[in-house]
Amino acid sequence: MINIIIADDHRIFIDGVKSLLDSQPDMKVVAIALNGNELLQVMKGTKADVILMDINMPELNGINATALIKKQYPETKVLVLSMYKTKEFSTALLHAGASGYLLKNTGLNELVNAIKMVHEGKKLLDDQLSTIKEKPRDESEKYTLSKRETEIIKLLAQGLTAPEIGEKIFISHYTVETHRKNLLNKLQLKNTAELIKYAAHLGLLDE
Amino acid sequence: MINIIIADDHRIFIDGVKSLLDSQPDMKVVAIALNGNELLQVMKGTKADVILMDINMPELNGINATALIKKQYPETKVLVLSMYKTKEFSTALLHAGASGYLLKNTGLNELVNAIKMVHEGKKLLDDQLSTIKEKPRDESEKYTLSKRETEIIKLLAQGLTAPEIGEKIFISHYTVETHRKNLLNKLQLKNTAELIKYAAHLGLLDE
DNA sequence: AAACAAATACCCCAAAAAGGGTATTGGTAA
DNA sequence: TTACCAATACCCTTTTTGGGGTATTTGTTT
Repeated sequence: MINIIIADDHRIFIDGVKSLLDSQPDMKVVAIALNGNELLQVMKGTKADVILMDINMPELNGINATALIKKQYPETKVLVLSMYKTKEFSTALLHAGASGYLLKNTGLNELVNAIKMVHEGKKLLDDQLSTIKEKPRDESEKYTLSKRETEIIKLLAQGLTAPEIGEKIFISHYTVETHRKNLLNKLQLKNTAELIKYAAHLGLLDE
Repeated sequence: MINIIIADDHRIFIDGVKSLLDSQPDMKVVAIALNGNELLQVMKGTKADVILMDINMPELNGINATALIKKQYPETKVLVLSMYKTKEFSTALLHAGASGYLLKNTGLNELVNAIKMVHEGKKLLDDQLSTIKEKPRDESEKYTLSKRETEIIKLLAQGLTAPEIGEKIFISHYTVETHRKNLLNKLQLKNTAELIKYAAHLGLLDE
C-alpha cells in the first residue's frame, strides 16, 4: 500500500486525482494540502510514502517545499507535477531532491506507474524532457529564492517597473534592478520576460 | 441528465473531473477534448449541454474557442475554468459568450452547482471576481487575437526582443514593436510583463 | 470594386532594462 | 567572534521598451 499526499492549490484537481488514485488497489491518499506550508504542517501528523507535488503553489512554491521536505523527511519520495515543460525546473527539482517530474498532460496510467516507480526508489523524468542536456553546474548553486527575491519577482510579474517597485517597498530603484539582475543570473534567465514566465511556473502570478 | 464535454489539455485533470462528474446522478461526461480545435471536431458528432472549458489550451485558446462555439452552437452553455483570477478574462469571456467563469481552486460541490446553474441559463461569476468593476467599453471591441498577434505574443513570451523577433520571422523590428503596442492597447495591458502574464493565462508559454 | 481589418513600416523622444561592474551594511549561523 | 549570505546602494553605457504618433500595402469580405 502506497500512502500518498497530494499538494496542489487546485481543489478540483485534488478531488479528481484523489478519486482516481483511491480506486487503485495499492494506493491510498492519506492527506491533501493546498500549499507548501500546509503540506509541511500536514506531514507532521501524517506519514506518507509519496508526495504528489504541484510545482505551482502559493506561499511556498514546489521547489522550495521539495527542498525542505527532503531535508526533514529524506525517505519520502516527491513526485512533482507541472503544467510546463521547462528545463529550468527539471534541473532545479533534481537539485532540490525530487524523485520525479511529470507533466500534467500525462494520463492516469502514467501517473500510477510514476508513483510506483518513485516509490521503488527510481528517478523519473517525463519522457518529453529526456533530451534535455544537463548543464555543467557548480554543485553549490541554488535555485531557492530568498524572501526578498520572491517579493521582487512577484512585483515584476505584476508589471511594475523597477522605479515603481522601489517606491512601493521603500528601497532604491538601483536595489530593485540589482535584485532583478541577481535573479536573472541565479536562474540563468536572459531577461524580464523569462523571469515573468518563471514566475508563472511558480504560481506567483496574481499574488 | 446534463451532457458535458470537458476540454482541457491536462489529461490528469480530465480523467479526475470525469470520474467525479460521472458519479453525479444527473450528469454524464459524453466526450473530452485536449484543445480547442479538437473540441470543435468533437462537437460535430456529439451533443452537449455544457462545455467545461479550460481557458489555457494550446492551438485554439479558450477565449477564441468560446466565441466560435457560441456562434455555431448558441444553445450550448460554456463554463470556463481558469487557474487565474484576472479581470481581463472575465470581461473577455463574457464578451465571447461564456455563461460562467470559475477558478480551478474551487471544490467539487461548487463545480457541480455551477454546471447546474449555467445549464439552467444563469450567468455565473466566481465569487472571488464579484467585485470587479465592469469597464466602460465600446461593444465593438474584440479580445480575439489575429494569427500574427498570437505569433508575436508567443515569441515575446519566449523572451525574444523585438529585434530578435524581426530577424527570426523576417520583418522589421519596427513592425514587431507596432504589434506589441497594438497588443498592449487591444488587451489594455500596460507593458510586456503584463503581456507575458496574459500569454501564461492563454497557455501560450512554452510553445 | 469598395470597405475594412490585418500587416507592414517608420519617426521622435523619454524611460526603463540590460550588462558590466563596484561597494557597504545587516542578519544569521557556526 | 567570524564567516557568509542577503540586502542595499551606486556608477557607466548600450539596448530595448513605451508612448506618442504617422503612413502604405495586402488580404479578405461584401
